[in-house]
Amino acid sequence: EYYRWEQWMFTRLMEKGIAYRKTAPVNWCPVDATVLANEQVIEGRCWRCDTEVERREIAQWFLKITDYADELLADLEQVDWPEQVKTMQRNWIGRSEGMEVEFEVPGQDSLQVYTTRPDTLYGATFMAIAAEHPLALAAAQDNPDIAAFIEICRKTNTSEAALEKMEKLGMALGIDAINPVNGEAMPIWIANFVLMGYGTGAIMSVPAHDQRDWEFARKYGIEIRQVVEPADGAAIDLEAGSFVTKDGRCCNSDILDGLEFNVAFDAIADRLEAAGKGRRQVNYRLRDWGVSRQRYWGAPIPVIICSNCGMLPVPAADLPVVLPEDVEFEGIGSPIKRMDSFKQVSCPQCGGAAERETDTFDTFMESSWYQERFTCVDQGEAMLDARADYWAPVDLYIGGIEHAILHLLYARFYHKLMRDEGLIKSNEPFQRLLTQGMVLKDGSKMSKSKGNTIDPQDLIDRYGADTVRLFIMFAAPPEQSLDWSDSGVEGAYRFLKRLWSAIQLHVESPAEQASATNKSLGDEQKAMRLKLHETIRKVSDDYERRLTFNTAIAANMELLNSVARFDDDSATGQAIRQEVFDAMVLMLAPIIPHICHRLWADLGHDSLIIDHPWPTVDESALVQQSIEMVIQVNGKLRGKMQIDADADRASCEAAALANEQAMRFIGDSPVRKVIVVPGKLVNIVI
RNA sequence: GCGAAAGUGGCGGAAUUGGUAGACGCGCCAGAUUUAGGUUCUGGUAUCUUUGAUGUGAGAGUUCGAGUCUCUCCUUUCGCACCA
Repeated sequence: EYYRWEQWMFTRLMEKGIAYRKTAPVNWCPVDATVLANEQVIEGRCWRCDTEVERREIAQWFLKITDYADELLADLEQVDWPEQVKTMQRNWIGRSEGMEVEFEVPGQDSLQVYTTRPDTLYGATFMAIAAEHPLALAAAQDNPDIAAFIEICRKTNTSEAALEKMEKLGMALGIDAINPVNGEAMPIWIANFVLMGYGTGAIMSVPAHDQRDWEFARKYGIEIRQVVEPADGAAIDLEAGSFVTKDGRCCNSDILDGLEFNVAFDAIADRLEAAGKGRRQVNYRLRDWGVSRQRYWGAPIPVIICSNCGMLPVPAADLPVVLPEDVEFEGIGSPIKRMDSFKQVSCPQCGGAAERETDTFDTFMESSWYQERFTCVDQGEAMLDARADYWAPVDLYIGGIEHAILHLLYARFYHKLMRDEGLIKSNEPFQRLLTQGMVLKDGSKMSKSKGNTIDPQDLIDRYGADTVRLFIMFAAPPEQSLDWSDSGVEGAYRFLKRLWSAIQLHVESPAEQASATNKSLGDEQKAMRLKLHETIRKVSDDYERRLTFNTAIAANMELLNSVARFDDDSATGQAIRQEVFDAMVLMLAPIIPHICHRLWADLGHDSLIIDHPWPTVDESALVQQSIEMVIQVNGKLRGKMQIDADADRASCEAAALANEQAMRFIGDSPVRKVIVVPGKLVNIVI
């Protein structure tokens, strides 16, 4: 049922033109005859058979996430997410304002190129195109050297990291493109770092002002021509490294000379647009989402390919397209790709013989909308119903930081697709986000695929689930990565035992009725209540705002240490102790629920702890008559003083200057300045 | 290579808004209890040449004052579009 609606949604997206098919590069192992994930390519070779992997262009389905790029960028303002995650998404989307420029190629189709730096057009000295570019393929037909070089270019993993790290290789095509600004002929090179699938498959190269172009030009002896100079007119050394900046002024650029970036951009853009040689264009680094997988395990893509009618969505009445389970695995490729009972169908339009799409969906499709569907899993008539709108958006989404870009961006995109289909009203799926750090084992990510996971069951068997929960929550704040170690679990166990026996000791002594308000309390009693209510305030903030459970636990440990030292047998003392234990058990219950459930009953409550409200801060307990202030001399801690909580700046300053410790360090030196930070410190500058 | 983070005692970590560095816990040391070990309890525990000085990956800078802000660099982790 889940993937039935996913398939249904895809057919809707096909009809809207958001789902479309085009070719894209994949890693191909020629021996296993299978597509490999980037992860499965180890140093350019297949992980299973060690064969050198090739790049192949195959037809695949895409979702036009680029149509939503601007909205995905803008709506980051609406969500309460960590700034680092928003930044990563912004950079990933990578909005840039530039130009599409047309370079004529005599006797051929012209080359289309996107550039963010049209102001450097006079410095362009060559063009670089992908190995799969039509110009390259045409040239290869009667030039075996070029054909051989194209083969070399195909020996590259499709991952961006691999493309950036590999040795940059190129070969001149032997034909030129014409620079539209000055009519100069520039050589066209095939380069292994340009991919056909991304952008137009061709770039213009300005080696004086781009690091990668510079390295390529140096390697192949191509001219490096400076067209931007530093604003202060300083000389730059083109032999030592490129000068990459927008903070300069154009030079050697005809009409642009002396202009700053923004002005030069507009000047050249107006001129190219007027000449019909280019147009301003906003581009995104973001590429459309490839959702096809040539694998068996997945939801079948609901498409029928008919030689007469083309690509047709499977009609809603025929959904779901069920993944066959009576398959035979032969170790090579997906079994449904050679399964006629699955593949052979009749065309829903013309009735003639047709074939099913045998690719399945990327599993990111499933993880993109479960948070809505799980509110209405029994709904058989629609993808979502009103319950989804009741619950969505998710108040607090918790997931690993490794999902900061892909999963979270796809889920945001899919939510907007469902919104535009009228299935949900909200704009964003996740209002607040907590990204957990990685749990590492011996320095690298603990994961199922790496097989280095630790099962907590042994610890649970030995210490109980409460101890293990407490220990894990205490180990580090959730956003931080943590190298797993179980040293220290004893400390959590000891804390539970201390908490248990402290409360048993308390309930065994006779409790008399007494009120624990701050009126007529002794100093020790006031201090105990101050500590309690400070702790409630801090722990509430840790849970709700900071999400730092380790410090919430530490504060409760401090509170237990304080109440253990609180040696007061009076009825009032006993009442205060009851107040402390009640609050402590409530505050710890989310972390150690089992023991707290029991301790709550032991503390004499008839109701269940889960029905009891969170403890509240008694503001009157927080009022202090005198506070401690730090005294610094020249920024160094030299003493401390007790002073009235409402003392003004002048009296703080006077008290600090009169302080014995401070005077020792001041000596005869003249006091130049005194800085008073109310409630905190006094700094005497000498 | 690019993007995002992190780096603090022997260890995990705390310091929330530029204001007492090392909370809390582990480990370790000493003592009490115990026939002994374990448990439990108490005290101590950054370093040093200790009237004090130094100290938050390295180096510079801003400031009365920097773990916190700025710049350069180093190391580690996550992500880089087919692991999910």
